[in-house]
Amino acid sequence: MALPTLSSRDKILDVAEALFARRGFEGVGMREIATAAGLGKSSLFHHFRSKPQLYYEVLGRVIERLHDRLAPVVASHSGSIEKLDRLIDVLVDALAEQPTTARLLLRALFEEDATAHDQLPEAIKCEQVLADTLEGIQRLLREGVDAGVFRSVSVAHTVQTLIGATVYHFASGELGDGLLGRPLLSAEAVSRRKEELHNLFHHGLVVRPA
Amino acid sequence: MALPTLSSRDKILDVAEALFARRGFEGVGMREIATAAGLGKSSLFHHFRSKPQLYYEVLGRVIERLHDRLAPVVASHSGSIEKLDRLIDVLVDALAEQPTTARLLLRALFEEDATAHDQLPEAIKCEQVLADTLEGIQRLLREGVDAGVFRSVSVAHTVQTLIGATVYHFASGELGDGLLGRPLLSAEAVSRRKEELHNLFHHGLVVRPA
DNA sequence: GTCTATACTACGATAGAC
DNA sequence: GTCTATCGTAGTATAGAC
Repeated sequence: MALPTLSSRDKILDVAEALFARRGFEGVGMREIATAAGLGKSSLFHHFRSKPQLYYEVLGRVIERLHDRLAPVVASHSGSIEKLDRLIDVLVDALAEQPTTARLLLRALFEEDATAHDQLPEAIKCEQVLADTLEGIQRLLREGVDAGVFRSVSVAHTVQTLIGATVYHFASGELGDGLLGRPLLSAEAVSRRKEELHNLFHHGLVVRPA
Repeated sequence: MALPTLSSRDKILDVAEALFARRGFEGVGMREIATAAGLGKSSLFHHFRSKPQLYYEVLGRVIERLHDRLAPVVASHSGSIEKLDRLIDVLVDALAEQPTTARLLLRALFEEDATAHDQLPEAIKCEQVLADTLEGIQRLLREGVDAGVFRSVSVAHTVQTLIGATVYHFASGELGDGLLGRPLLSAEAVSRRKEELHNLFHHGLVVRPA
């Protein structure tokens, strides 16, 4: 019963998200998005002024979804190790549940054509929420280092490693499937990914009292 | 004195590599490549039959460059820890010296339009060389695990982490620059990246005798 | 809010002169 | 080996009827 009668706008955002994730900003046409949403091309331009604006609204939704799941973790009052474990779990689950997220985020790093329109309010919103999310992760790591729980690593480099280990992993598609010998998004592969990352960072980041 | 009179073909491959790395397969037009190489569009089609063929020749060159640098490392007869360190150093240096490599490789995971042409001989060559390179890395890790030098990790997951930690890192562009507070490709950032990765994997992967 | 029709530009690719 | 000219298609975006 409610399938809550998705508005045209939300329907468009959904199909655009899937298409942009698969083929990128340049690879998708407004016509294709419109017909996939069951509309004419001109109706699409009624809902979104331009292609870059639509793209950044799609990207903004994705970043916000991620932000909303990670924010409680970094704001929680547990120890640094528990927080890191929880961060990994939540991040991996989020990327696994929404398979478009990882690719859309990685693509966003590259798409210079969209970056050419980064004065758009939708683009600025994206950057702000992303920056806030990254700051939270950095804070989590910085607190662990300051408390002597983590080694005195470079926080920035560790964030990069963490992104690579999660976002890249779930964006790696057929290459990842081939390496693992099973689908990246299968339940076993997802829980194994968490386990491997927990182990890597427990051994690699946490200071063991001799 | 030689500037060795770059052939038209090589000149085209160079400019196409730069453009594909920046804007992807769909984002670059044959016309743009031609004029950037100092040719007319039709002359470009004389050297390369189609856009996908040109793309895969560019990608193949990049993958082979990487393969040629990594092959001696995985074939060498040193210990697993030394090999891993050397692998990290060579990989990081290669990605830092050729800034197009990381983006081109990551993009190649996504570009489905090019993947639609994966029956091309140039595409098959790419896949073979890449597979060979990845097998070498897997062998390196497997040997370390079997020798009891490395923890009994999933080799496939560790390869994924290694790729993320290097290829993603050097493809991360402005985001990475912002996190590090300096250019990703600066000498300090590059040598710091090696150091951080050495430390992470020494602590996180190598078995310490108690 | 959705449609048809249209304007204009760029795309990949080909033909044929030089 | 490079050029001009051209084909057919598809791109973003707009105007205006319903």
